[in-house]
Amino acid sequence: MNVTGHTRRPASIRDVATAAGVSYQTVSRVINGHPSVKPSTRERVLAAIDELGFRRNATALALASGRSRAVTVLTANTTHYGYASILQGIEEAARAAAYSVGIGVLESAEEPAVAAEVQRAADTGGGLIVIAYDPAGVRALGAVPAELPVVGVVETPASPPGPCHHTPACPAAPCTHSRRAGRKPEYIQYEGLRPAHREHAPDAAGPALRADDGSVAAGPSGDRPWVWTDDREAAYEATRHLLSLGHETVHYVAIPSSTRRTSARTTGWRQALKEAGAPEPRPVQGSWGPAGGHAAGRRLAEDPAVTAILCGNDDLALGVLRALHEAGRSVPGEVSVAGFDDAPHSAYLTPSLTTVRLDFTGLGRAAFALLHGVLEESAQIAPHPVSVPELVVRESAGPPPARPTRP
Amino acid sequence: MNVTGHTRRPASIRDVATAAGVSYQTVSRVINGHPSVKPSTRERVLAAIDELGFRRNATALALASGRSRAVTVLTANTTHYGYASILQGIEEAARAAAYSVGIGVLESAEEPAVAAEVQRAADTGGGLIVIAYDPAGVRALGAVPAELPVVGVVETPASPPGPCHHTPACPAAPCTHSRRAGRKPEYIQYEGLRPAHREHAPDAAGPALRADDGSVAAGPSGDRPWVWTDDREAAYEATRHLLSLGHETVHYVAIPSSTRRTSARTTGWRQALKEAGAPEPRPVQGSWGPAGGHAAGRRLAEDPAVTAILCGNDDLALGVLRALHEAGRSVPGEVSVAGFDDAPHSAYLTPSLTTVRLDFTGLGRAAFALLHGVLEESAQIAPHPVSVPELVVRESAGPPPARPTRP
DNA sequence: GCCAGGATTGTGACCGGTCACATAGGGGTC
DNA sequence: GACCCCTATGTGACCGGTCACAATCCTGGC
Repeated sequence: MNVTGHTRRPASIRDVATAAGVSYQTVSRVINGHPSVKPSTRERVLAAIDELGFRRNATALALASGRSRAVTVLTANTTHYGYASILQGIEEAARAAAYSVGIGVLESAEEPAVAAEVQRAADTGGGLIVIAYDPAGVRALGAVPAELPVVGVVETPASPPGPCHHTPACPAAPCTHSRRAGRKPEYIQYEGLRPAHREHAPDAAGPALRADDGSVAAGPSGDRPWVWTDDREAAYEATRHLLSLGHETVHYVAIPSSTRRTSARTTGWRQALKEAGAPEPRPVQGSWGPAGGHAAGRRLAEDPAVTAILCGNDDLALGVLRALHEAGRSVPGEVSVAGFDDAPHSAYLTPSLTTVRLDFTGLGRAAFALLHGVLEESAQIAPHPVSVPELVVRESAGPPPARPTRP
Repeated sequence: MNVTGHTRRPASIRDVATAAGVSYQTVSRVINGHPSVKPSTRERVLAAIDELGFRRNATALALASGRSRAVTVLTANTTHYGYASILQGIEEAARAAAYSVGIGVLESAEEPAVAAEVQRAADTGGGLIVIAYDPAGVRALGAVPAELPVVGVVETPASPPGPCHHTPACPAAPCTHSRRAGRKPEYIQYEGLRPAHREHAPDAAGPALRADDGSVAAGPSGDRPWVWTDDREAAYEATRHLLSLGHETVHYVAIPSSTRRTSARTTGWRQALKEAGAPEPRPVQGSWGPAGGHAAGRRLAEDPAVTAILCGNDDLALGVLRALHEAGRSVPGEVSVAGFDDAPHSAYLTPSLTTVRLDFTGLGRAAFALLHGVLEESAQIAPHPVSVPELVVRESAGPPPARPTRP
């Protein structure tokens, strides 16, 4: 029926209705799968839909129904491997659920700029996922108005895993719970809490959002649901690995902490040192990129006592590697280096980088799943397990030199 | 006036109207900056807006007015440096123009999947930017319905720069135009063409979208506007650089071509070889990531005659570097390697990578600017110059070994 | 043969804006 | 003072869906 040469505006349900000889409401029922439509009628309507190439207008749907089937991801960065992978995971899950995903970049960490971005994201409608790995993200997460559905991807759970104050009676009570089973613990990969006192879903909360061991947890920003990877444990493992190679201690080049408190990675590193009775050197502050690692590496290269360096991410490690090379110190012969994240290029560096692999994509999927659950009570919060952080042993770390490098 | 404890639904213009004692239309006039509103009235309305915390509902705006102030970016990948940077550039420009940006990932290059993604993007409303660096993207660009405003970010202009068939009378006639001025030519960095025969802007076309030299060009996918970086020229420069160091010829590890035709990078490389009278080895097919480079590098490492390798991107170069190292061939002592893109880590590799820097962020901004111009006739298409591709000389390329490595 | 009640279908209002047009007040100008 | 035009404001319809409710049809039970 596309007789006219003009590109007509797309067909609406009323167009379909007249074409099928029914009322617009019946068309609405058909496209929404309402049960009480006579099969013959449904047929006619579907035929008309097909013929006119009708597609339901997402904007009108959002306006009329309130549900917008959209997520906006707020992030400070889109180019770094970890961030980009999380975004990819979110998009993947969102696509599967027929949600559209928007992004908003937090270019500055200044309060007004962040607030403006949050506002913009809120205007878009739908849910919010905030990647809060850095000050801008943390601030954004804090600036989200209480009534907005939001999930945070955070670096550190509010209360570090420890003794469990599990209180099943009160799902709003912040509580973390970690259980171990020998060498390879089963981490609680993510879990969340329905925001306390949401208006529309007064008491449907709870079980659906619990991990399968029934534990719940609350985040740093006012009882919002969030997801995280167990960076503390990962750093702990990596440090232990380096120590087990025989190093006296392990130096640490830190990524900028998202909060004033110490990052989970730092905590894990510190814990491993303490358990081994190793001296704890001051962490060197890095940035996110290789330039920061390079600067840090230069300083560390000057100290001949340094034989092992753990870096907050693979980019930092790359910079450290380079600085060591420039200083003429061989890796892993004289100094061992380990990274964090297992970025795609790390395996191909020379020397290839020992690092801890984190499943960012899975983390993104988990974040979306959680948000999806908050947005639609109907949505199943299938436990989307995020894989355990995994130590990847490569060339950049080895035993320390036979005798102290001190001349 | 936030007396009730309830989180009320946000104020609408009618709420503001009654609060200010005017009609909703007057409120509409105020928020749209309509001139004929009495200053005192405007004051009252603005006060009411402020007091109620009114924010204009983007969804309703889109539905009522048709303009949605949104862009959707369709891309096959979000984690690779180039793609991510383009996305970042788009977001930056979009944010400045108060547009929201959505993303859609083309996970598969299969026709139905691609078509579905394009549909989804179309449903969102607003404009489209398709990153067509790969088969999935190219296919997506082709699948965009004619009536949808779209800009492609493409690898190769349809007709390679050459003799200019400039025909100012017919802006729809595909035509490219390149001019040179000595050693550092002023490339036409991007330019575009208003889609032919758009319904709503019959003859406002033309000048605004022209580059400042007045040239216009049409893309590979049916006279759609697009942007690109001059990869051909960049590859040409890089190859010339390697040849100027004394290499007999330069081998090439190619990124997958987005189309059946030869990529611009390949063309530039070939052209430089031809001009220098150097033999033209068969390009080695790589993939996008370091793994592909590694595989290609292994093969090239076997041939002792290979002394210079140009790679389609920095990730490939990384893999090649690694393969050469594994084969015991020193870089740049025995073999020189050059990359493409200047990814952030390339400067910190050992050896640091000679490469060609491309301004992906600028490219993204240009893409948005172009789309913005198509979407709103009012928008200025300020010539957003994308910087010229720039050869970055580092450690990985040097003169060939004194005598042929042949034993 | 009449009515309850479920299955089907239709009607009107509404979501929160915009657009096109109508309407009421002022100055001029002649 | 009639006429006109411009300024300032209001009214009703509309964008394309959904929701709440009413109306109609059909069937079975008594």
